[in-house]
Amino acid sequence: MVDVKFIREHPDEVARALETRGGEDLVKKLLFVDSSRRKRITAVEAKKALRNTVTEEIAQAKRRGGDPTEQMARMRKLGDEIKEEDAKIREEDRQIEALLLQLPNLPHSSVPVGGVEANREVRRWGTPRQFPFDPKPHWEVGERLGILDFERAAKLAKSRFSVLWGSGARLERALTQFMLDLHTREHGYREVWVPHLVNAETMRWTGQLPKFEEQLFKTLEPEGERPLYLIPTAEVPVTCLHGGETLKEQELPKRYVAFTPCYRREAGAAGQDTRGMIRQHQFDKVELVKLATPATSYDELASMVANAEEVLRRLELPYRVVLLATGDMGFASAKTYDLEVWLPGQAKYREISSCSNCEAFQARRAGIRYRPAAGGKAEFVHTLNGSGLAVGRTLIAILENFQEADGSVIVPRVLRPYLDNLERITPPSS
RNA sequence: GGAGGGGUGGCCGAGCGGUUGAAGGCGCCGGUCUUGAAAACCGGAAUCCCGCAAGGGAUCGGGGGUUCGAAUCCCUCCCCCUCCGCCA
Repeated sequence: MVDVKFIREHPDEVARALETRGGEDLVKKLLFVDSSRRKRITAVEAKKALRNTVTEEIAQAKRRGGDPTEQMARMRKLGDEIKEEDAKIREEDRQIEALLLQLPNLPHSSVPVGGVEANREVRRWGTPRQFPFDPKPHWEVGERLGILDFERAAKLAKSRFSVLWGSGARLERALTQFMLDLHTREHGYREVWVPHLVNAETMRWTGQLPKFEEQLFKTLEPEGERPLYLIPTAEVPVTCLHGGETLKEQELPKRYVAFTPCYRREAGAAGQDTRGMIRQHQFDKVELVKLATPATSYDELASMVANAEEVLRRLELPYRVVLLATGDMGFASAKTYDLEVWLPGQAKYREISSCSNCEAFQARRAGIRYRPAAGGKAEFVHTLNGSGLAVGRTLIAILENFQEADGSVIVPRVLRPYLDNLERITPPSS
């Protein structure tokens, strides 16, 4: 959520910042309601001040045995007026809140302005391998190995789900373990295990609600019970762990890593990536989350990107880092770097991680503050999140990058200790 | 699921419907004393909102209501605890 006060004081700047993100028209409405609300507050508070004085007079008169009937009659009318005005203010509060919830975060000044075409490649690592044969897409590699099964997944659920058999399932688990170990042992993150179902308020805190409800799986609760939502990413519960808390500056930055499945409806993605495991309703992800002070949050973003990159480097998967343009960023983000892994089967770089600094956008919604070490009033923290990495897509990348002509797949060295030193996954002999 | 109990400041904990923004204790900050510290004593300290300011308003789990006036009464929602039942 963007600070209303900031919008009030810099309306043009805000409108300009949101040109490529949508929501410029909201700013005008917001300013209108905001100014009306403030006038109303000033007026009603004068009435409340009067009420407080007279009420005190009534109390004293009663104590002295006087007759405050006249004052009480006056106050009855005033009380009604106050109630009416308060109701209007509440309504305006609701309108402002609703408008603010619709408004995406303001991009950082270093972010290129424009749509996808304005994204900027920052660097590349690794060289895509030259294949002496036609590299197959992962679904062919996986099905031939008997480890990927989309048909049975569709039978159990529907399309965009998958079943992993044998070494495939183990590979998924090994990757998860490897990533968690790397981030906890070498990168200083604390592992945390969290609920996979959260309430609407938590979803609002990180910005999933109210705008993106159609992307979420929602439970059907009996009459009178509040529904829960399946998390689309661990970012949601992990970022909100400290919702409503005021932390000490000394405790910052907090660095958390969590493994969870992620559930997404992928509404509006019809026709995209329909084959294979690229875009699923359910996938595993190791997520990095940081809470930092504004002074350090961009350094923390840089190190988070580096931490995610390290996973790809150790797996020897070629990738590139892309700085997303204003129009391509997520709703809550002020600045985002995507990591894109090379997929030989598609001859393309595809997103495998997205690391964002949301600055105070989520912290303001969730009420996550810190008390500066020097004293003074509590400020909102900056929240960051990034995939470290999407496990399913990493598995895909391995299948495609390390496939051999005979249909087997070489297991990356760093994963072998997690797989009883398995060096190669081979197709069933028959 | 059934039956009870409870949510007050950083923490514990009082609180007849009217000087209660809120006793008391602990903790915290400053001072006196001390070589230094502890103890003792004195003092200080909440947050948000409106306003250029003076100042004002709001806040005792959330939201409504009753009343001239609500931490105190009523309704409702949320959360926590205890016992019983069920259960991986």
